[in-house]
Amino acid sequence: MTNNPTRSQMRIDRILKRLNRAISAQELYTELRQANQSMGLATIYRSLEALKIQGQVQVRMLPNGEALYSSAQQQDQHHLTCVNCGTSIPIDECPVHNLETELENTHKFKVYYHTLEFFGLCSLCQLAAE
Amino acid sequence: MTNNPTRSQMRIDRILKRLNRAISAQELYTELRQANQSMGLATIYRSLEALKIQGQVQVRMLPNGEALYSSAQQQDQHHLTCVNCGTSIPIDECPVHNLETELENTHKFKVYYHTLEFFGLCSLCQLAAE
DNA sequence: TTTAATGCAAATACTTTGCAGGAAA
DNA sequence: TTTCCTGCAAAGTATTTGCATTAAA
Repeated sequence: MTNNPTRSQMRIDRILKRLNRAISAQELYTELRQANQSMGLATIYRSLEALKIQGQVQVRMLPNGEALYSSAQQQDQHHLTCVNCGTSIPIDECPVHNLETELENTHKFKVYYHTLEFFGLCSLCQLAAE
Repeated sequence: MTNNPTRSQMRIDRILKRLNRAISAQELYTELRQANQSMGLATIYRSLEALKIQGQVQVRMLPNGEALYSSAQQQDQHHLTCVNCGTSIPIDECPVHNLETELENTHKFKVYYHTLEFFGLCSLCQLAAE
C-alpha cells in the first residue's frame, strides 16, 4: 500500500483507464502480445492483484470463474445475466450509494467499490422454456 | 425447465433447503461422502447447474473463482469483503428490491435473484496499511 | 552490490466433458 | 428395450507459485 507501483502496475493501470470496459487478464495478455508490448501472464496477474488491493482496480467475477478487471475510476456498471444462455445486459440503475456510506460508518470498512448483478431468465429464454 | 427433476437434483435441492448457508460443490461432495451418501462430483455440478437454470438455486462467485450455492428460498445475503485479507462480513441491508421489480418490467427479464457485494479494506487492514 | 520485479514453466484448484455402466420407464 | 442418469477419469481453463534472470537503486 505504501509500496511504490512497479512499471507493470503503471502500464496496466494506464491501459485500464484508457479502456472504457472491463477486461480479463487473459485478454489483456493477448492484446498486449498483439501490440508487441508483451507482458508475462504472471506479471499481469500480480499487477492486477496489487492494483486491486490499492483500490485502483475493480474486479467482477463471471459465472464461469473468469475475473473481469476495470479501472476504479470507471462508473458503476451492473448487469442482468441470464442463467440459461449467459447473455449479459448492462443496466444504468444503481440504488446502493447511500448504503455504501452507511456501511463505511457502521463497520469502519473502507469501501472501494461494489458489484451488483441480477440473475434470471432473459425474455428469449423465457419463451424457449415453455 | 419442463424437465422432471432427477433424483440427484431432488437430493441436492433438499440439502440446500435444510442448510441455511451457501456451500461450494466441492464441500457438498466431501460432506456427502462423509455421511456415506456419496454422489459423483460431476453429478453434483450437473445437478446444481440444472437447479440454477430452474431458479431453485442461487450462485455467488468468490474472488478466488469458487462458486457458492444456496437455496433460492434463502434470504438475501450480502457481504463486505476485504480485498486484502479476504475476510467477508455478512450484512443485513439490501436496497434493491424495488429496482428488481422495475427491471423485470422494463427488460422483460425474469429475475431469480441478485448478488450484491462490497469490496474494500476491513478496519484491521486499514491499520496495517499505514 | 543489493534489492526487487519479471518471465517462464510447473503446479493448483475448480469445473466440464466423454463415455461406459446402470437405473428407471 | 429404450431413454435418461450417474460416476469415473480425462481434459479444459483460469490462476498461483517457484525459481532463475534481469533491471533498478
